[in-house]
Amino acid sequence: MNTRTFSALAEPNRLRIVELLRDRPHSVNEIATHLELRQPQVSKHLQSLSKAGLVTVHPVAQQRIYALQPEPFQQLDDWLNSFERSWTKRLSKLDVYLERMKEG
Amino acid sequence: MNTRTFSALAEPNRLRIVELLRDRPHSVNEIATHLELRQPQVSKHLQSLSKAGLVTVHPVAQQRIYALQPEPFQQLDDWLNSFERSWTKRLSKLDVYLERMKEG
DNA sequence: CCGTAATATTCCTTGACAAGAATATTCCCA
DNA sequence: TGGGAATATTCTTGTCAAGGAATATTACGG
Repeated sequence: MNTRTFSALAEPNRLRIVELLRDRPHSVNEIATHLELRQPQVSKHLQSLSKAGLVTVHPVAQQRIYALQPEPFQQLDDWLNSFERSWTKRLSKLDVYLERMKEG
Repeated sequence: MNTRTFSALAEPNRLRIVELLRDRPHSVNEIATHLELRQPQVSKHLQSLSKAGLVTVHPVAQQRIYALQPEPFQQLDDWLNSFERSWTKRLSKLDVYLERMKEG
């Protein structure tokens, strides 16, 4: 797992954009209106999200429709699963580990 | 979903720490050794992770054993599921949306 | 209690990045 | 083809966070 996805989602307004796009694709102006943000900031955030591979653009006339890109979210899900697989193991390991430490 | 978890994981060295702790809990020095980081930086990153709720501390003698905290990861997983549920819907919606735009 | 191992904290400098304002670009349509 | 709508880019400024170095704190063992 790389940090690009996390960095992209670490910014509150970007996270709001992503959650808005979860429902359906939106144009830049739609996003700005719904989230009460200024258009240039929305464009800039969309560039960030685009560079991180989280969204794709679809030009329609002068508008640009932004939509979510599934892959990074799938990757994130896979990464999380790698934790949950070792989760119960890890939890029980804590006791074992602490005991071992206390004994020296 | 809040951005605290994402911010915490957006830093490369912190992500490495988390992935190290996925296997089993580690002391500060163990982390520093494994990841070839200086101890103060490891401590600082662990404070960040702790404030974000991603890790817990267990003192054993002078050592402090850090372990992952499941909840934030579970939350993240829940959040991701909210995407995947609307994923197929969203994908097919894109075409519909684009067509609608083109038609005005 | 003292020395030392283990960890935490402070101070400083530097780089990244977000918002605002202004401007540039793109592209349709009359 | 020129005007306006939609979006992107640039520049500046302020804030925040990371790393390095040094130092402080904590807590065990002798």
